Parts: sequence; C-alpha cells; structure tokens
Amino acid sequence: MNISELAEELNLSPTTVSRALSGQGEKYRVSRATVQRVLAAAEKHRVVPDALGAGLQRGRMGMVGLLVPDITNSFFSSLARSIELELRSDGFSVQLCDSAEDPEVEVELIEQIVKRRLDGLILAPVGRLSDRFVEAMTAAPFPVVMVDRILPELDLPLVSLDNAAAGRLAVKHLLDCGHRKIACLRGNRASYTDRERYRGVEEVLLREGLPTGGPLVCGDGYTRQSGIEGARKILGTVDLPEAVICLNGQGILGILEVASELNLDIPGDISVVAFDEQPWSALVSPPLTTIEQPVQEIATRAVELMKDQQGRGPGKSGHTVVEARIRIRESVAHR
Amino acid sequence: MNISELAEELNLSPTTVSRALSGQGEKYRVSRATVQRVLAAAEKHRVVPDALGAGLQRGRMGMVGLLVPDITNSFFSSLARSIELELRSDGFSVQLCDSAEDPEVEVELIEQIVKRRLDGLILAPVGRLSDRFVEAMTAAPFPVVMVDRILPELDLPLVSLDNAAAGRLAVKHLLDCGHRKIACLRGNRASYTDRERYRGVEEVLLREGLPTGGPLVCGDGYTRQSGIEGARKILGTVDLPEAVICLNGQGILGILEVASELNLDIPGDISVVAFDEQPWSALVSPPLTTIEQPVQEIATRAVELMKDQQGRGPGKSGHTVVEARIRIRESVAHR
DNA sequence: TTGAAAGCGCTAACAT
DNA sequence: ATGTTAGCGCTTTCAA
Repeated sequence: MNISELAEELNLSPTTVSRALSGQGEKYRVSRATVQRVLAAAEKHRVVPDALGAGLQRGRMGMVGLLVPDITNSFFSSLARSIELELRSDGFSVQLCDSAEDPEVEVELIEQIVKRRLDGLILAPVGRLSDRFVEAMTAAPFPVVMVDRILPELDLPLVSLDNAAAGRLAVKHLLDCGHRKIACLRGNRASYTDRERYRGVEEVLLREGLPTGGPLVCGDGYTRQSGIEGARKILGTVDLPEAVICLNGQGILGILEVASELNLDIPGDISVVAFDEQPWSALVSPPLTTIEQPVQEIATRAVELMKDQQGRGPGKSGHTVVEARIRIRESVAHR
Repeated sequence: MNISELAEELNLSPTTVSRALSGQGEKYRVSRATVQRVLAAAEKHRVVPDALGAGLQRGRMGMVGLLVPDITNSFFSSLARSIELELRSDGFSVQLCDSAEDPEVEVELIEQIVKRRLDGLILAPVGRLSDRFVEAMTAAPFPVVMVDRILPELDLPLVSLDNAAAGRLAVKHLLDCGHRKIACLRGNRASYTDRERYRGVEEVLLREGLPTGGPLVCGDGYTRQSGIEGARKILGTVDLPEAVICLNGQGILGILEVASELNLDIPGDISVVAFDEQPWSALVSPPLTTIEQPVQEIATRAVELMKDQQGRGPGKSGHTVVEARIRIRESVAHR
C-alpha cells in the first residue's frame, strides 16, 4: 500500500498524508488529530513512504558511493565502517563497491555509480590514472572526494596522509635505533601513496648519505602475492639489510611469512617498521612497530568535504592532509 | 541532459532514444542508423540514462542491502567482498550497512532499507531476536536471506555453517592430541552461531565424560573487550586448562593479548584452537590452528537464494548448511 | 520503424 | 488546515 491509497482510505489528499508521514506536519500546520490518524493508519497498514518516488521528486536519493580497492584490507574496512557511520548520521546510506585492485573494474563501477545518480562518491582509487577513468570521472554529476590513494592530477577534494612525512618518520626511527642499511618493500609504484611514502624514505636516506635503490628496494603491487615476492628478494639475499620498511599493509604479511620460511629472526636478523596498524599488530612475535593512520579522522574529513559540496557540481578541490604516528613496539632492534 | 532533451535535439521521441540507449534497439526494430545516431549523440553530450527514473518505472532499482554486525571483522569483510562481486555480475549493486553489533542500530537500518525498496537483503544479524526486529522484518516487501548468525525462528532462507559440527571438530582435534581439560571462550551467547558451536563442543565433552561448564566456560560478546575479559578468566586461574577453544574471531585477539600479558606460552602452557581463519593466522607465534569457514561458498549460496526469490515476496525458507574445515598448525601441543 | 500517452510514487508550489 | 496540480526521468503498452 502506498501513500495515495492510504490517503484515499482516510479521505485525505496524498499531500497531507505525505506531510504527516515525513514529520512535516508542524511546518505545514496539519492538525494534530490528522497527523495522529495518518500515523495510526500507516502503522496499521504498514505503509512506509517509498524513498524511490521521493528521491526522484527531490532529485536526490540520499546515498553516496564508497569505492575502495580492497574491502578485505583492514585499513579500508575500518574506513568503510567510519564513513558509513558518519554518513548515516547525516541521513545518507552508502553503496559499497570493491574494485579488487583492478582499474578496469574500477571504471565500470564509477560508470555504474554515475547511472545511479548518487549524491556523491568517496573514492579510494586503485591508483593508476587512465583516460577512461578521467573520462568517467569528469562525467560525474555529483561531488567526489578522493581518499588515501589520491590522484592529485585530478583537481578534486582530497584527503590523505602526509605520506612523505610518514615515510620520513619510519626511516628516522630506524636511524635513531642505529640502522644504516635500510631496505624498502613497496606497494603499487604507480600509486601516489606508495610514491610519496617512498619519496619520504629516500629523501632522508639520501640526506644521510646512506645507500638506497637497487636491491634495497623491492615489491610492486598491493596483493599478498606481490608482498611475498618482494619480501623474498629482500630477505633472501646473502647480505641482509639491517632493517626493512614495509610501505603497505599487505606487504607485512609477506615479510612475516617469508621471514618465518627463511628462519629469520625479527628483529635479531632484521628490523621491521610496517605501515598500517592492524588489529593483530601487537600480537605477532615480535609485536610490530607500525606507522598508524588516523582512520577516523580521514573518514570525518572525507564526509565533511562531501557535505560541503552537496548540491554543487563536481566540486572544488583542495587537499586535506592528516598526520601519521608511529607505534613503537619490538620489531626494531637497537644497534 | 536527460533522455527527453536528447530526443528533442535529435527530433526523435524519448521512447526511441530510450530503446536505443538500453540496447533494446533490436527488439523494437529501431533502425541501425537511428541507434547509431542516438549512441553518438549520447556520447557527445554525456547522456547516461538516470537509473532512478528507470527504477521507479520498473519497480526495482537493482540494489540489495548487505547488513553485517562488523565490517571490520575479516570474516565479514571477506564475505562482503564475495557477495558484492557475485551480485555485481548479476547486475545488482549493494548497500552496505554496519550495525556495529548493536541491535537498536540494526533495526533502524532494516527500517531504512525497507524505505528504500531495495530488491533484497542479505542479513547477518547481531543475533538477538527482538520484537521490533521481527516487526521490521515482516514488513520487508523483498526477499531476505540470513547468513552466519542466523535466527532460525524466523522461517527465512538461511545460510550458515554447521556450527555444531564445527564445534565438535575443534574438540575432537584437541582430544586426539591428548587434551582432557578443555576451556571454551564464547562469543555472544544469545547468538545462534555461538550457541550451536558451544553445543557441539559440550556434546563431545559430555560424551567423553570430561569436565565442562563452570570456570571452563567464559566470555559473552563479540567485541575485542569481551574477548579480553573472557580470556583473563580462563588464563588467569591457578590451575590452567590444558586447552582452550575460541568460538569467534574477536576472542582470539583477547587470548593472544592476555597470554602475552601473563607470559603464558602457547602451546607449552595451553593449547589453542580458534574459530575463523584470518589473514594473519599463520603468522603469529605459534601459527594458529583454526576452524575455517568456506566464505566464498557462503556468499555464493546466499546470492543464489536471493536470486531464486527475486520478484516474489518475503520468500520461502530453507536452511543451507556448509561445512567448516580445520587448519592444523602449531598452537596445539601433543601430550 | 517510430511515437503518443500514461503512469511508477512521491513532493512542492500554489491555491483555497 | 487541507487540497489541486504538475512533474521528477524513465519505460511500456498501444497505436500508427
């Protein structure tokens, strides 16, 4: 049963029923009695106004898309939770899309979201910039905000870590602990996140006149497999680095797996600093020294930017930067 | 620009444009030339048919809800990924809702989904059955399928693990390894999942004439905190059990944390079998013996059931049961 | 091969 | 305090 049928049954106009049901009774001076009557009847017949009809009329469905490269990654699932919560409190619901680190899929997903005329999109891109991606993106008739693996070329509102600073933070801790030969396990090198983190790392290393590049830098990709392969190269050499910085959350799985395979002791044989705090970071042996992102803050900022632009078109740009912190535990030795 | 405006520009009717754009040209014998013309113009003006209008007309938006108690839990995020993928290949997108283990929130979320007239709901409930929940549920004018923490009272299509069998599997392994005094860290005792798993455990224990209940059974809840509290009781006693079965994925975090706090060696001081394989299960020390759910299969079955009922109302019931398997690693000692 | 008309369910502007 | 009218953007008979 819909609003009109209910109206008929009550000898009222759909308008009045609509007003009563949407809590606008006050505003439109629908009599208290009428409101009660409508509410009671609606309850009885289980009438719930169809958001689709309302959405079409209003031109907004109250739904924003959330497109992430891997919901399975605990950083993104935490982010998803925070974003969903924030958005919900503002009356929006969220459509979840997982591109599985595949740029093709990502574009299809974006196109699909455009069709749906969502009220916005919070996008953590795979990280590679393709023509079709830009094309799909510019067609978007709604606000977009990019988070994490941002594409700075795109002139959209952005929220990300100060990745270079985070990279520096990691190296500096290692330097403070007396390490000099420092390796780096990278993620997808095409991604801004990875490039920036690495830039930070390299910057400090170079400034200190320490070795970098060559066999000290491995890995390319955000899959577990790519992490394992990179870790094999770094950990499988005869002259082991003193420490390794892992630039992403999947990579550390590879490092731990390979280290155990090779019977390497952390931090005895090699020290480790890993990006992304995870629920289990403190529980492995040794407890991991990690670089932690303020997930909650990223979510809040992203949603703020989203709301700031509601109603407007593709939206003004601007880069919101948040800071990482280091959680020092026991995976770094002092030498 | 919308379909009508485009039609005007082309001196065609909206009808024809709609047919061309929706790939129904063949079916309605729109001339090849016209179709081309429309496609070209649509491309040029970036016209993408509004799914909202279409949805209203067709009475379905091609979207199903996915409501989970904790997207942060790797079981649910894996499930979400698999479900989103399956659903997408059938032309549906998914609205993500996270109830954060809160029954109140859960109900609000369901009511919200009803408003939205989604085409279905895949629901992993918090696990407690309230009146308002049943109420909201019966109002649902779309197919619902329940997964994981099913509420069997509800007469809906269900997909779940054979939890009792999984519980038995865990104990049996412990018995095989010579353990007799076996503790159990439970999750939310109001949930079917937990009750069944525990039933399986207890059944075997009782049959073997082994002690159970009392201080051997702790924990109630699916939060990390409840896991820690339960673990403290089990691990903090003077006469330690020989082994502990952890009935849920959060609990094991508590066990590992408390064991390390108390300087307990696993499996030297106490053996552990934990529910839910996680990405890091093999990487902690010692590598964890786990009970693994076939996540992919659960997703596939749930989506199948969903599609089976499309178009129909609240849907026929039936319980699809899948089997757990044990991954034996090194957290169980032989005595 | 194409179009006209109606209507999906709702709300907002404009009466009364 | 309530109702009338119109229309959001699309698809679907039914007609030409």
